[in-house]
Parts: sequence; structure tokens; C-alpha cells
Amino acid sequence: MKITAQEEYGLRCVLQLAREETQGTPGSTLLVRDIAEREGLSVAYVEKLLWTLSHSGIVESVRGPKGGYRLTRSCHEISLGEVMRVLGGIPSEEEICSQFTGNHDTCVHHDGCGLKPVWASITDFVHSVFDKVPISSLLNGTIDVRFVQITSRNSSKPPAPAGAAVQS
Amino acid sequence: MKITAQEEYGLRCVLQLAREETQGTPGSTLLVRDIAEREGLSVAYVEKLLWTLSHSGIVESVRGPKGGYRLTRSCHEISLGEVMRVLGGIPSEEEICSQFTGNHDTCVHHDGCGLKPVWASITDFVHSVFDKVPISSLLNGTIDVRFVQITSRNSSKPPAPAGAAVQS
DNA sequence: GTTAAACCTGACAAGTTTGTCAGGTAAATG
DNA sequence: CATTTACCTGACAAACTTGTCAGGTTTAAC
Repeated sequence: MKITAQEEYGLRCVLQLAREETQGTPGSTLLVRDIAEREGLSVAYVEKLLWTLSHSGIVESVRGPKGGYRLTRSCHEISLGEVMRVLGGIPSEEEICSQFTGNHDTCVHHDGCGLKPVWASITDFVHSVFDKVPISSLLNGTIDVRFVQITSRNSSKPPAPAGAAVQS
Repeated sequence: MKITAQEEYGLRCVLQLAREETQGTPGSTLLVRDIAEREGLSVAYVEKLLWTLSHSGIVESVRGPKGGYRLTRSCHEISLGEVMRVLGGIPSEEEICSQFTGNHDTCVHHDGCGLKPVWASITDFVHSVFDKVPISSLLNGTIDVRFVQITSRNSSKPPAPAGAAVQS
């Protein structure tokens, strides 16, 4: 259960833009160079991360001099879950058993596999928590995710919408 | 947020031993060769996984002919969290910020880092769920982790003990 | 003792992820 | 319209993870 580098650094970039949104003038942008400097990352790497984020609709770019990047929506309306899904390449329910490079072509557990529903429940659960955390709450010091209210959904849950279900 | 191959395959081996415990005679063991065959893994790989597990006290080996591996305790007393911690190399609280190979020697967030407590809370939270799932419950078909009772601990929580806190 | 069946171990090849590089294309200012 | 400042993109080197290999050592049965 690891957090990937892409998730870590991508989220940091988003948080820089969120800070700019709350502290700068409305619509102001941040240069890639500045984000890279503040995070100790290379310009090229930050560009790559922002490319992923912009193609998922979380951030947008303004070209030309005085250009830069900014969030597409208020940082109160963007959830941690939305950002993590974009950055992490969360495996879908179907991919859970096929993401492993074992030497068997078909999952030996395809019948009576007790593990697949476990993984599915875990990732689903983690995201239900993430979806309730707006990134704005990550700006000021500390948030304890354990205090997030968990809604214990029934098994007849509706499929989760692609967008985030942020609830302040 | 990824489940590593070691976690996946290591847990499968543990579940094979748990099944043997519930279905075989008391104290009976399972051959590495048989586990490998049932899971579609190589004998060498299963040996490596079991080595990790045995050095953490989750499984033990019986040498010689008629030897093999078995769990050290009943599968009702071993939690998913305990197995995952052994297999995943979960980073400790101090390592959370240093597990990334960025090009900065000191974490740029060392003062006022809003991310570290988030990662810490998330991993802590996930494990508090895992610790409540005995591996015996993974044997028969499906368990939905979402229905596990979450105890919302206070911030003045005692440090989590190394052993599992399984509660059936 | 001998043998056979099992576990133990370190080194290494293959594959994936991570981060960089070099060279593009687009837009606003003067 | 030239120039500067910025974003865009594909290919690739380095680092890490994954899984294998070859050869050990230990133990129980006969």
C-alpha cells in the first residue's frame, strides 16, 4: 500500500496553486518555474505533472508572458480524491486482478476469489474518504482524516460519479 | 495508492495456509511446491515470500520430509493489518517524507508541511481498518470492508502496538 | 550413515517507474 | 512583426521493484 511519487508531487503542485488562489488576486496564475523552485523539483518534471492535471480538467494554463497555471475551480470544490484518481491511475474494478505480472494467464482465483472483493472494498473505501476532503483543507496546517465522517453505504450503492462529491 | 505485488502474493500464501489450518488436521503443514502450484507462482518466489513471513513470526517452517509451512497462530488471531505491515514495508511516520527520491536533500515542507500529517493519517486509518479484519474472514467468499466498524479515535491516541488488535 | 525431501540464501536478469533532456509550438508585449 | 516568455511533447537514462536462478544447509526416514 504505497503512495506513488506522482501522487505525492502532483498533489504538492495542486496545493501550490490552491495557495495562490486563496492568497493571490482572482484569476492569478503561477509560473512552472516558481512551483518547481518552491518544491525543489525540476521544471521539466513539474511541467509533466501539470500536463496530466490539465488534461484531466483540474488545472488550466494561460499562455504567453504573464502566463502560468491555475486551478479550474475553487480549491473548496476540488477533492483530494479527484486529484488522487487523476495522479494515481487507480486500477478499475476489472483491473484489480490483472495488474499483477504473475506467470499465470488467467487469475487462479477467478472462481471463488476472496481477495478481489477485499481489494475492491479497500480502494473504494479509501476514496470515499478522500472524496470528502477538499484540498482547501490541506492548506492550513493539519487535518486528521480519521475525523472525516464516513457514510457506511449499503451494498446496493449507486456507482460513484466520476466527479468528486465534496462536502465541506 | 497501490497494492504491491509482494502484498498481493504474500497474502495469497497466508490464505493458503489459513485454509489448510481450517481444513487439515491440527498442526498440518503445506509444501512450498503445493502453494506455488495452486497460486501459479514459482517455487522460488513463494519461498522468498514465506521467508519474509516466517522471519516476522506469522508463519513457521517444519523441516525435513513431511515438512512444510504453517501459521504460528490460529487464522482467527492474525489480522490482515499484521500481514500487510510485514509484506508492504509500510513507511514509518519519520520515513513518510523521505521515501521520495526528489532532488532536494531536505524536505522543502519540513516547516509547515500540510501533507505529512495527511499521509500519516491515511496510512494510520487504513491500518486501523485492516487490524479489525482477521484473515479467517477472507477465506469464505466475500467480506465488505466498508461494513467494518470504525472506532473514531481521539487525537490523543496511544501509539499503535506492533501486534495486531484483532477483534472478532 | 545414506538418501531424499525439504528449507535457506545471495546474486542477478527483466520489467516498471521515475525524472530528465532537447527541442518543439503558441501567445502576448512592444 | 520580432522578440520574449511561456507551455507542449516524445524519447531516453537512472533507480527501483519484481521474479528467477543456482547453489547451498538442515532434517527425518530408512
